[in-house]
Amino acid sequence: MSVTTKDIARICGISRGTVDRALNNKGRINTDTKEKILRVAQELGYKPDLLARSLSTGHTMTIGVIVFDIRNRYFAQLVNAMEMEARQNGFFLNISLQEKDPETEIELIDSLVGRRVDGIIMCPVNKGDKFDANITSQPIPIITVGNKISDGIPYVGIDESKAAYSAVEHIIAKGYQEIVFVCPPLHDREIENIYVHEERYNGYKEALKKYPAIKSYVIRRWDYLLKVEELYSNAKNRIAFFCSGDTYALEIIKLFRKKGIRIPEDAGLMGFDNIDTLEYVIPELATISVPLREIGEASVKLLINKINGDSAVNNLILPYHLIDGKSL
Amino acid sequence: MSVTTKDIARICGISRGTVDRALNNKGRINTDTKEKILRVAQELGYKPDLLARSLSTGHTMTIGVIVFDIRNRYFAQLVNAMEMEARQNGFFLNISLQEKDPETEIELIDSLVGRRVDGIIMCPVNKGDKFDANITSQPIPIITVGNKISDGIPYVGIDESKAAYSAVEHIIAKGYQEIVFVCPPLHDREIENIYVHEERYNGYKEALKKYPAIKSYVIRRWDYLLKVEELYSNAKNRIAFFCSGDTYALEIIKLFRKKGIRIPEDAGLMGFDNIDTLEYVIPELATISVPLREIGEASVKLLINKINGDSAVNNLILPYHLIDGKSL
DNA sequence: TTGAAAGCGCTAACAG
DNA sequence: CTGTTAGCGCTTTCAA
Repeated sequence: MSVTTKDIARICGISRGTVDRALNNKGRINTDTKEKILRVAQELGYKPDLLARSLSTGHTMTIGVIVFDIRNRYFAQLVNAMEMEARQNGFFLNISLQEKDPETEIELIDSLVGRRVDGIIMCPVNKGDKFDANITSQPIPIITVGNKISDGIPYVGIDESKAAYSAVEHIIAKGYQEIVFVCPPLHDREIENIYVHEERYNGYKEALKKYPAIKSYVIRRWDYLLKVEELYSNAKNRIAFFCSGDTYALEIIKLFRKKGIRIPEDAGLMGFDNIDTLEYVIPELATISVPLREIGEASVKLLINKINGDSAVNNLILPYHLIDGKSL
Repeated sequence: MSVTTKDIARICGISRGTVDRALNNKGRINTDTKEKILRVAQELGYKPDLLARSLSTGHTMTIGVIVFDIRNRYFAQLVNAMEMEARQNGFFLNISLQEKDPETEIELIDSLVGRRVDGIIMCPVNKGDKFDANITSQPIPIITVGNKISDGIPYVGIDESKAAYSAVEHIIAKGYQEIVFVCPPLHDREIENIYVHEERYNGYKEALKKYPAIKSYVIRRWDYLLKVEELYSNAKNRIAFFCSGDTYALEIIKLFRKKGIRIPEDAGLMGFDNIDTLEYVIPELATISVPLREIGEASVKLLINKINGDSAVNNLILPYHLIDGKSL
């Protein structure tokens, strides 16, 4: 097929070992032979077989990534940042999507490990002790992003709960007397890892404890729009909907637009994530800005450190910030 | 490190060859020994080293993908579809981003080939004979999507020029007397592969030939918003802006919103691509729907066929359709 | 400074 | 039905 070090060795009338030394500037080597080897390699259009090299050296310079899907803005931004950071460090990305299917996720991990990626960054959909043990027993470092598995497994993200807490305070400061927490993923809490959303929910609950006068309701269904409409109709006071993800808020904007409900005059709205779609949407959505680029970069850096065996750091909590917008 | 077929062989007191046959149901093998081998493999938690297998078999079951970036909705949707289709066929995706940098692109191709991917799908930023030769000389099949390199290299897409042609007719049918073609990429036509945009431009020009009474202007600058505003102010008749990508249209929507220019009352607007962001944007944008999912799937299928050596097909032109929207 | 040989883990061809 | 052997292309000792 293509040209190998063996060919070069044969043509130059020397051994493969020497060719290798020339090609990778290693060890002492005669300048003339080195030049000759490089010239021949050049002429023949030699390209190293990275697969064979990996088999021999034991590392592939590849990072495996497993996320839900990348049509999702959240992951598209995250993975884009990861790819750039990885490439700058000489690593490749092996991206695979589990589409929230637990079994696919397990298969993908095995598959990536089988391909000898040097480490994995994932947003897990599985959870629980058995899965925890699976991850821990893998021969390569694995770190999580978005959803957390357990304290033992490295995680990069923001303080979701605190962010949600501050969001609620912000809403209340705007004078709303009823707050609805829109969090469809809670519906799947038994079967899926929905760490982020649970944390956001915790922050929400925590904040409301401080304000017993505020009326509160939590939506945990995927047909949340029906409930949103109903709650809006029955509201006796100023009501705000706090969504545990911008995408839900976007759907509510569409709904309200259709129904002629004005934001924020008739109802307040707040999202979470600050996905880039918001840039083009009216009204400007109040939201929590999750630093996706920074999370992507930091997770790659952390993983590379772990791969090199020189990082004791486990959790990286980055700063978020609240965006006021015009929807409250 | 981890357990290999050699370990299994040793423990079962048989040869590696037999272990291999058991593990991959190949050739005739005694049922008892097979069971024993499988049991031991199971107990030891044997996972095949796919790298070694690839080195031996000569294929990696991996498809390399090179696109601009995946924050871009166009590519996010495209790549997402590719990943799903590939996985269903037992292939992995190796995604890398060139960020429109020609040199990075060349490096990425070499790198993917070096990693022995079985084939590549790319949206090229390079063009010209030299690049064409580079691609053709690679030892694996490469197909293009989005931008085309030459007729010799397989391409999957829509008839961009015809689509633009019909868009212009549609705009004219709505009674507009001035049309502005907003196509910033034309600015880079000398240095970059902007095939799609050139084709759209060709369709635009072709259509206008039929309507000599229509006043036309083409914007080829990245600070297009300035020019858009100027042309709008100077317009004597009903004017429409036809963008060669939805993202430009989205920016114009933002601009007009700020300036209080109403769409479509004061100016018409049409996009191209039908990216999913549009779903949440007001007004509903008239656009051309490019079947990204289908293109992604078809390109993967075509590539796999090429990898298996059984496809003579080169170009695949899929149907687009025009979306009327409320912006004209 | 260079050569020879062994090894990474798996597959495949050929004997037995 | 099973064992042996060679080989994929590169790296890495250890001698020379």
